[in-house]
Amino acid sequence: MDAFYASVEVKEEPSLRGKPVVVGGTGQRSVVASASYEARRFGVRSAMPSVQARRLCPDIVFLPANFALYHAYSRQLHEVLQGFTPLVEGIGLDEAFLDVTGSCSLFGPPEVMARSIRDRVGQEVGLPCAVGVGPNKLISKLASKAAKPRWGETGHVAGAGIVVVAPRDVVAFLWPLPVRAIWGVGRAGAQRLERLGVNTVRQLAAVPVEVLVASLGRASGQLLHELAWGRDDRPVVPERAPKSIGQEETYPEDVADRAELERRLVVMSDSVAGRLREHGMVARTVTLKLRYGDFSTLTRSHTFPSPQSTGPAVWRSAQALLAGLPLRGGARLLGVSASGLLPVSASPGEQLALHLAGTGAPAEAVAVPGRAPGAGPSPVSTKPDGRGTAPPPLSRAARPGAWEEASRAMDAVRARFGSAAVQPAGAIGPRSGTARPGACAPSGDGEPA
DNA sequence: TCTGGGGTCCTAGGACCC
DNA sequence: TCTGGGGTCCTAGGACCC
Repeated sequence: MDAFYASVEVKEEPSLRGKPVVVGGTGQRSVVASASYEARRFGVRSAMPSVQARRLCPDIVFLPANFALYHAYSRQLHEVLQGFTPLVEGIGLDEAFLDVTGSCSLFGPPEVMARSIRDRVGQEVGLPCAVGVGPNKLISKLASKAAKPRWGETGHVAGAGIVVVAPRDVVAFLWPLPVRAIWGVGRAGAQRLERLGVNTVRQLAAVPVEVLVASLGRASGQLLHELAWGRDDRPVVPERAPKSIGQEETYPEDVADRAELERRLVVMSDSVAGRLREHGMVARTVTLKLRYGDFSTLTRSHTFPSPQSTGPAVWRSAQALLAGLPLRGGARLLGVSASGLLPVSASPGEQLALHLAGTGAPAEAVAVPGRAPGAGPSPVSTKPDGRGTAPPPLSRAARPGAWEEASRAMDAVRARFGSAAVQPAGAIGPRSGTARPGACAPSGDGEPA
């Protein structure tokens, strides 16, 4: 899609048409998430600091991001695409690879299909897009980029909208491009290649693969060598399960108050755990991310003996990891993410192990998502965990499964009354009358409050 | 030009196991 | 206990994408 977020906003508010529009925050530390083509004329780009965008174009219209809306448009887009092939691999909200190898007998040759896709996206989603056709992912991606409109020296250049690269034309299409154009070659990679005297894909193709491997590592070196010759056998993989779910936030000013950061951690952990449960997943690992004022960034992670999906489990782990880090001048950014994700169904009763180990409570007292209550004892994990920073043990008095039950109750309340309807008590600050951060949250004394 | 937030993938070292 | 080789898992960091 072309300038997706900005295009959505313009479609929702037609009076913005033709104006330089930007989606993103306006704070000192905000960046541009999406810029309309009119804004790009001024040199405004996504990922650019918002203050800089404002400087380049004082009249620019700043809009806050409305991700719920973009998700809705994204779903509409995918519905259209699914009509052409089930092999749709989404990249972010606004791009997708389609393997149409098996669809040509139904919808005609690729260039005809590309036209139909573009027309139907225009009619049904109401937004402009660019379609690239090629024999593989690399080429189709680059073709779609070539099909996009741009602001050139002479003003607005309408994009072709559709670019088709036939197999016999691949090398002629690819070789004149700068290496930076290749998906996966960023700033660092381009710099390394430049040291090898490589600026264009043509030059890249001439470098022996061993040299690339020595400079860029095994995986990148080998892949890049293939890509330089237009060879790319990576398949289109639809519906990939998420591998991690996280949340992070950058503060307008560095936060040096540890209690405040702990409260932020409670909120973020609760949200991450909620999204885990939404996906029907449990997480093996929790990672804490801390960025200082000088932008240096640390991560610390902890792997559970058995996978978890409750806010308190995530919070307790993240808090322990934070406790092991110095705050120095304060945190610019704090984040929590859950990885090592498994579907709840794939972790049969394993969550029991943790509770049983601490309490000896009968297994039938435990209700774990995906496991029938009263299903009987499950194998207790005997896996020792001597590594990393272990979070404090579960509070002694907590009834096994109590937080799982509380989490399901919170999910139900939020589904009906909105996400703000229930909050972890630990997120409440001292001014609200709670003396101890996290008083009723996971560090609390047993039963969920 | 002081640099978001959501992710994915890769690398390297160390612990551990057989 | 003077020690090989293959494999897995965990942790930390970094590049990259939209």
